Amino acid sequence: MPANSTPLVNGEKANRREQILTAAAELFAHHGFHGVGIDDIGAAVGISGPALYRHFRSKDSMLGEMLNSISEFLLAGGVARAEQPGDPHTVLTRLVRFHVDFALAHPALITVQERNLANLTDADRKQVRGLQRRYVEVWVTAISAAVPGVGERHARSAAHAVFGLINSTPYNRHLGDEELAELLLQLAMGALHAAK
Amino acid sequence: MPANSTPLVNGEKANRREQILTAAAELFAHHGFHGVGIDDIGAAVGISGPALYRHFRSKDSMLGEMLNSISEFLLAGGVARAEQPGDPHTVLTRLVRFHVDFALAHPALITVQERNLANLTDADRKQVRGLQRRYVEVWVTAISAAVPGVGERHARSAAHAVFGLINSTPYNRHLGDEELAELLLQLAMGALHAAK
DNA sequence: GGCAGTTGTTAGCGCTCGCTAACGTGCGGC
DNA sequence: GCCGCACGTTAGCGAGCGCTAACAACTGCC
Repeated sequence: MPANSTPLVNGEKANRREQILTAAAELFAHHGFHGVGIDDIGAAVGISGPALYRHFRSKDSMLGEMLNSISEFLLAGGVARAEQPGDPHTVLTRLVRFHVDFALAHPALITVQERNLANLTDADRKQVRGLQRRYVEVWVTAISAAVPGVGERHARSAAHAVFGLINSTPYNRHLGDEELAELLLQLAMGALHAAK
Repeated sequence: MPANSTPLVNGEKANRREQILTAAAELFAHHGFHGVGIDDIGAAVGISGPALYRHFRSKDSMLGEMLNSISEFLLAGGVARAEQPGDPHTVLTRLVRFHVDFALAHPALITVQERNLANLTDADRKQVRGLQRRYVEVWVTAISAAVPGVGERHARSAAHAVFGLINSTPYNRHLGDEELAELLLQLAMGALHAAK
């Protein structure tokens, strides 16, 4: 049976590229990049295998685009929140809340970004790492300003640690979203203010 | 050239099984389970490919044994420290320090345990999950006793979050081990006491 | 009504993977 | 001194992978 009987499964206009990336993110998060086949991704969006190459150059480029857009989103959101006015504690709280919200809304993306950096092309990895580094710098600045007596090196380590704390979201699905968001905010701020 | 010219590369008696698991852990941590080939693991210990099957039934069984022994070690260590006398705060501090020490000493193992649960055999995964669940329970009990006013559900979420915090170790290598251990301890305790 | 472009299909390529088979070598026990 | 065993080797299998080729159907434009 050739072609597609239902031109669009759901009424949404839903760009196919984004639909594919969303499905691929879920699969990559569960099984790892190399544990997912082209056919798996295709099946997840109702088309079969090689049709994906109408939308992406390669499997590598899917992961590359995915991680790049995540990193860009986080950096842009972080910068925007750091630039808004407010005392240092308020700014830091805003950053935490932003990251928590993202992690709760997109656990699969968080998982992929955490686990599959090594599977990127050299060029993609370099770019993603650059974006991530700048995002970390936003945090380091905010922490240094908000927590008295913390050095830059400690602030950087604390930032990474708090990312780990917040990104634990995927294993944390037994609390309601709002309840969990509030708890993570409390935990993160408690941790940060305990940094020496 | 057949056979092995140097019967044992290093003077250690070093059980080959453990040597292989250590090398495999490093590789799995970097590239993911499916991103590592049998030949890669063999090369990392100076033998080549299929020789591994003299020591392990399959590639799956390597991962299975690895994660099982990690989980058993953590559970045993956690239980032991929970049973030692001391007020609740002291017990919790001891648990944190134990986990921090392990994460600092074995970052590759921590990474593999976090990322590659899904790549286990069904039987292995069931067993590892059981051990992990019991380890979490040790933490839930300790947190509930040490932090006034925290419910069991929140304690469980806090435990997962603190694991994420501590397990961020692999990205945190720009601070000295002792300095980092102290910082992580402070952060973890700060977070836990902020749990509502 | 025909024509291009878009998006899907199936067949199959070249390669790599996990694993087995068959064989070689050194050592410890009788 | 020989035999069995532990532990390595290389060759090669069957399966699955990413990806390309060739073709088909639906759409919108003139």
